[in-house]
Amino acid sequence: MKNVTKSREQKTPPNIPLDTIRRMTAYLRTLNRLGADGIATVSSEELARPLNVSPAQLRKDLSYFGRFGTTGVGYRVADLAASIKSILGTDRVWNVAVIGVGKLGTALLDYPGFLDFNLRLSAAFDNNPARIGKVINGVPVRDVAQFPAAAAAERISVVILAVNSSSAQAVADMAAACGIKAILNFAPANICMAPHIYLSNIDVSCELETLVCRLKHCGEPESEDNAS
Amino acid sequence: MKNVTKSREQKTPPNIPLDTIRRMTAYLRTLNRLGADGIATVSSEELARPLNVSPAQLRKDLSYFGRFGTTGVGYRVADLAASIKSILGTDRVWNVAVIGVGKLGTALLDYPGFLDFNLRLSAAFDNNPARIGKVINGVPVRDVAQFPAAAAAERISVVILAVNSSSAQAVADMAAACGIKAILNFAPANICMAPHIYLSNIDVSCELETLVCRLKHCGEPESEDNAS
DNA sequence: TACTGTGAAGGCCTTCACAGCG
DNA sequence: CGCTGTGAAGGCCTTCACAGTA
Repeated sequence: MKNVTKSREQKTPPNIPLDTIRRMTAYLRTLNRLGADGIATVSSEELARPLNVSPAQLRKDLSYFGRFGTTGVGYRVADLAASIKSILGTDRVWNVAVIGVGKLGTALLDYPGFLDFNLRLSAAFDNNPARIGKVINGVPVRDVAQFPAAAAAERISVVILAVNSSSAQAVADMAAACGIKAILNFAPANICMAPHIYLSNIDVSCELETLVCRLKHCGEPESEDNAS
Repeated sequence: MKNVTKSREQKTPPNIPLDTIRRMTAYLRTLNRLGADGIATVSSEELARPLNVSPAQLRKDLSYFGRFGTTGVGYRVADLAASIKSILGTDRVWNVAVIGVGKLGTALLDYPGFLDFNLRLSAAFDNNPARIGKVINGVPVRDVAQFPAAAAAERISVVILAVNSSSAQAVADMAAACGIKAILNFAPANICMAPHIYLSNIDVSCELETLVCRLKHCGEPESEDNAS
């Protein structure tokens, strides 16, 4: 599976590669689908191969967290799904705030799929008076000045930055000052944070440029190396 | 800098790491800003450090493509920016089609920033009659059945998939059958493509889950109270 | 003098291969 | 017998350190 984020900068505590965590989310989704289809057991081959992951990689990934399989049999779908949920932390609900309610922020708030992963977009903020007071998918848009109070009172754990590039750093600093330790940034800006703040960037332009670069260099003649 | 995509599966032709290309886009943005500020020359230290990249890494990245600096001086901002643009391929315009014009697709079409990178969202498609015929930011939404004809006639190089998970694979296959070789997928689905098709995934849920997992494992101690 | 370009070293992740167990 | 779990091997990227140059 290919995902959209970079990788090799930060690591989780006990030497767990960030890529391993990303793959865990993919395993969990596949397990949920298998479970819904009534399948009770899978082998590492069956679980990993459709994700373009080698069976050895899957087993190694799981081994960072413990032992979950039955020798000679494989993994019980329901049990492994529950274990991964617990590992990821999505066995309980986490509150996420969206700061910046333009087109993108609105689209995120309207998306109903996050709750499947126990991620609740529970608060929204903006500094534009024309937006403050609107209610999007049941979530009222408040003045960003109210964020500090809300962050603590409403147990907000993660902030999604959907503001424009020029204010991204300032808003991120404000969130960090409020005790927020995880930020997902959509602005095409290079945000600098203290090391203990977890920051992920989703940069659509960067992704498109990367695709274009590969198109330009590989064109189509010979392309053999790849991961399928 | 941290970016939102995975990494280690595909490579560009002459053994160039995908992460190198992602960093190139970051260097280019910084150079553009420096140029706008009237700065004519930078050292690898000055260019890389604000991006959380080591100077050696920057020089190694550039060395994959040639020699761009002046020993003892550094890099001329304008020249290096032009070189990177050429390397990325964004020294000319590329046409990008958006398939799926819900909230997300609309937000992307409305975003004015892509053109700064010579990426032109020039076409939009959907299969929902209620959406077909609308015009978003000057781009008319057409029936997705018209995509094959449009792809060739309008030189579309990249497709952005903003459809729902259940139809993502089918739409991607359709695009590939039309000769599209680069796809940026926003659906939280595991799309399988032939090896010569470049695929990037932007999966917001996966990013949030990864952040939450890091919070859970690193988060200060482990209680949910972080009012400090 | 100051900084680039680069071979070599080092580190980290992935892959391999097999021991071990149901 | 089949498949997991894992130490060891391998490969790739990053970091180091210095030769070389304006």
